[in-house]
Amino acid sequence: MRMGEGVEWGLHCCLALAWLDEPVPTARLAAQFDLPPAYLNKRLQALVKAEILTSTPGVRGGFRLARPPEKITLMDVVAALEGPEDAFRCAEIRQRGAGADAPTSEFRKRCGVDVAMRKAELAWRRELAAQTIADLMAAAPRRAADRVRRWHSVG
Amino acid sequence: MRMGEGVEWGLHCCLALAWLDEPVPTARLAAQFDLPPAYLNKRLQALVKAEILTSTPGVRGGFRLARPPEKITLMDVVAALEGPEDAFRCAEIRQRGAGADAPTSEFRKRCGVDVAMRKAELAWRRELAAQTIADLMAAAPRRAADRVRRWHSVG
DNA sequence: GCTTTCTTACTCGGATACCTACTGTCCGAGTGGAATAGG
DNA sequence: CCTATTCCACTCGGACAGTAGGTATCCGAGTAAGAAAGC
Repeated sequence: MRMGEGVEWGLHCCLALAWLDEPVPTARLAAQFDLPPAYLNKRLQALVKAEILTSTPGVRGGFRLARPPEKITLMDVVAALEGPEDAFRCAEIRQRGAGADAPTSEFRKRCGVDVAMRKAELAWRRELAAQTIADLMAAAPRRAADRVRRWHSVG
Repeated sequence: MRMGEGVEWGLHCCLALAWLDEPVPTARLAAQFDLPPAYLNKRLQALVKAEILTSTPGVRGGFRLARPPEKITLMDVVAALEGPEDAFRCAEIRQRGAGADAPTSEFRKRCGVDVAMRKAELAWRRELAAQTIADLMAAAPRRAADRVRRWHSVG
């Protein structure tokens, strides 16, 4: 199992955008982290579609947070970039093969494997939903924020 | 993000093997769940390498649990099949690009994004480690266990 | 009848293709700003 | 000097390839059971 890199990119970009109030174009964000600009743009579009960012075209356009940082959870970002579906997908293999001709009453309850996996994944989602971009801002060293602000104002 | 199907297969196979005491060959397990036999075998090999199953070759060979079911956690099975690495891998993009020429003291602490993600993933792992194959056995309807035993003894 | 040997069928195990999905790139549509010409 | 207009550089947005990882398959090595032959 592997999470796409876009998640790390998206979170760092949200963090940077939280510090900067004016719109930031893709090219500058890509330069900040040394990332492929076009692909970063593609990932940011997913955040726009999820209404986490707003995009403004034009000469001084770019991306901006659509909400205050304390109202953007890590879960929102991850769900927007990795899709809303669970990592573990129960294919109900218990009903196939030997279980095909079992009475339907035996499958009234959800598959135990599915329940267990979903429980664990729910804990994961709960932890993600408990933290916001604002929390990341608070945890980051203040110098990092100043550095980012300075770099973007100069560049 | 998507978890491989092998995890579901592995868990169901472990559950079946917990009910049956004698070695079960791949072909029979594959027939039970209607799965591609060769590929299932490949996945079960990963469980053998992780010392969750033991494999015995020969004419009445097959796979068997290497430990009692209460000592096999779901975490063990997932780690064996999906690899020990975390789903989220911090590439330290904060140190690239604009952050390349920052003082190293600024990166003394771990990346906040990485910490947050790891915290969530740790909760996930904790939940997986808290449940064992024995728990799945207890949660499953008794009729299912009987059905599996009967099917394997006949087939 | 018992022991030893041999055959044989059955099992795992790793090496080999295929295919989906993530990664990466390109070019066009649209927009806002700035320069410019007119009043 | 102020205003309306035109032009243009800059931005996003979606459509088009490349590649890595997961999926699926096949064939060979090894083993234990069982049959057969010898004692």
